[in-house]
Amino acid sequence: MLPHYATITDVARNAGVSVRTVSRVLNKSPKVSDATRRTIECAIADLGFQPNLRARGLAARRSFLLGVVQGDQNAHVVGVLQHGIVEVCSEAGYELLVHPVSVHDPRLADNLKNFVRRTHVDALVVLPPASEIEAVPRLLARLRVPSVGIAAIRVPAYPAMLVTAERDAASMVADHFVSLGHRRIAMVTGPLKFHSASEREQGFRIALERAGNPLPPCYTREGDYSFQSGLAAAVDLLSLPNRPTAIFAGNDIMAGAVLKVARDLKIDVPEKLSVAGFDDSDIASMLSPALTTIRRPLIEIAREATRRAITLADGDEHSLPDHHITLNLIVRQSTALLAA
Amino acid sequence: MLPHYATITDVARNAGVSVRTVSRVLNKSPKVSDATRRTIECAIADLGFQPNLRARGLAARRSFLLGVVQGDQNAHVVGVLQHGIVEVCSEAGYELLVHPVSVHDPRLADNLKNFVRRTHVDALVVLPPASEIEAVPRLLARLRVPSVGIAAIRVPAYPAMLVTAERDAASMVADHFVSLGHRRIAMVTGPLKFHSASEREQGFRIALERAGNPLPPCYTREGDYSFQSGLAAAVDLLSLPNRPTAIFAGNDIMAGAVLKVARDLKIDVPEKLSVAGFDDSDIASMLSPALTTIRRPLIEIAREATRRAITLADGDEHSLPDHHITLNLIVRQSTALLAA
DNA sequence: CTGAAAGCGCTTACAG
DNA sequence: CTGAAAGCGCTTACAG
Repeated sequence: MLPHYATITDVARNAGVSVRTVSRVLNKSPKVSDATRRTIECAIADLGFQPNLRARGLAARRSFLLGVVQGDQNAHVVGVLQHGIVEVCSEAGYELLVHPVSVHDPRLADNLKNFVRRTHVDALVVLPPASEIEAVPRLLARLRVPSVGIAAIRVPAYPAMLVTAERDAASMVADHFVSLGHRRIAMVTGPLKFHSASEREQGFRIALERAGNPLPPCYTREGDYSFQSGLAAAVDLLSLPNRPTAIFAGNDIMAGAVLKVARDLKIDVPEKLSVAGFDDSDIASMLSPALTTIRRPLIEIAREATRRAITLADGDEHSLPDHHITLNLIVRQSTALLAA
Repeated sequence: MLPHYATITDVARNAGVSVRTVSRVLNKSPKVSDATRRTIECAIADLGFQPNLRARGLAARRSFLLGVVQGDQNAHVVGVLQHGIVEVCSEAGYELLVHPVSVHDPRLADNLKNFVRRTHVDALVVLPPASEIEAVPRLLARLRVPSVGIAAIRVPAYPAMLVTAERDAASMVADHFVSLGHRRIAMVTGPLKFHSASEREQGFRIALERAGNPLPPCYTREGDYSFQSGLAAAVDLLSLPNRPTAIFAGNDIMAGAVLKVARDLKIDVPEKLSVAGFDDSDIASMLSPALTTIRRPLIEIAREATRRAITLADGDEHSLPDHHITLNLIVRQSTALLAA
């Protein structure tokens, strides 16, 4: 079906050397004379030869394939992360295989196991929230495939991790609200079974306590990161007799929902209500007013995770120290001093 | 490095048959007795055997790999499309390789050629706007790799295409505005070198002409689909002495920018200004007011394109008739009758 | 520094 | 219906 591409044999014949020597050049072995190397490189260029990854992988027991395991995340976050991953992959001669899974799928482990066995990926990058499921890195360790997890906490069994300091970030939002004079402060959390959500909730709650202004249960609502859930929580909070003057939402999407409800209820933001989100996704600056939020440097996170995955795949190291990522508060127009 | 997975030889030994017969079962050949088949299936399950895609591909001259070529698109659109593609892939036993390219890269063709040669993908799905570059399907045809393009127009050389009726869709927006009593109607287009943008522009312009209300040049601005460009265009249009009462933006993101500028300028939407977008991406319903827009059924588009790609990869057909997709207008809160 | 040969884990005419 | 053997396009100890 495919046309006849040039093979390593063609190159060897064309250059008048053995296949072995061509292979040495392909694999950058130093034990080739410069003259021979040049002849071979010419032959490669002449024939437009590209080594067949499958054959290479079969012989070398490597696939040159990197996998990304992504759960049910917002498409924007996944899109941006993937971009960073592919970038680093192609620099290193790897291709990227995507494997979406559902965090709620009871057969997740089997599914992942079969994926690894079929494809023989050399390493995996596991995105949140799938990264948080402890069975995932354990399974991967058993299959002896190196994996790098990205999450808000250290998850046992990953040989390498990128840990985002989401708890600290949430505490910055709390401090920001307090410094603006707010006392009636509320939060719409993500689904608390996920660490991403509970870390943000705890960071926020603890910082408020520390500031002598604890977060009361009646000012807390649990959402599921969706716009719908944000809408419901916002309606709830904003119809309270003593409604909050500041609301922190667990992600930008739910913060957008708070903004929308406030507008419908004719509560001016930021004059009567301050709102902050989390992620600094593309919508944050598109909303009106533009959203104060926590920036997660997704591209950098993706690149760094991929570099680590490739280091592990190359077999130089079996594990790497955790990489901690500090997040920053981006103040825009949705938060302001509490009007007297 | 990887652990010793069970191979076809292990299965054959375990089942007491030859490798050839196991291969027949894997490839669903009918020429195996039921008893033998059952024995082999047991052995496969016992050993947790998964055929090695690389070895399979090398021998069968197929890779079981599908590629998706994606240009610089908004991450959300890509994320959703990918989701649909992977879904169909895994049902059919294919894995998905992502290959992002830049539409402006002069070495795009080389880049794509090397990708195809390295990976030996069995077929490609090409997303807009990369799909519109005529050199892409021509190259792919020369490499004899089946490809399915998704675009707003028929592009020569694709053996199969999904064509979205964006021109018709844009004319629906024009008719909608006119039926609401608007006369001063403006448009912020995408980058007109892309057919996606020019089709939308033409559909809109022609429908307005037909309605006896032509679109004047002073009411037209060219953006590049980015929020920034939408902001600039909106500021321009809304500071016109005789400012428009309705604006159609070439995508939801730029429509969001129009909404934002209107708010800053204290022009009430939809009372004083109607705004419509294109895509029905996730932000459309998050904006305030919720955006009237054209829905592109991305998931269905992705699934259908993938089904076609797999049909072509399986070699049953060399080309398939074009599949035309009708888009629908979704009326939300950002458009209304022109106030007297 | 270079080469002939075996082998990676499958599929596929060819026999039987 | 089933099997022994060659081959897909590479890499890798092993010699030289």
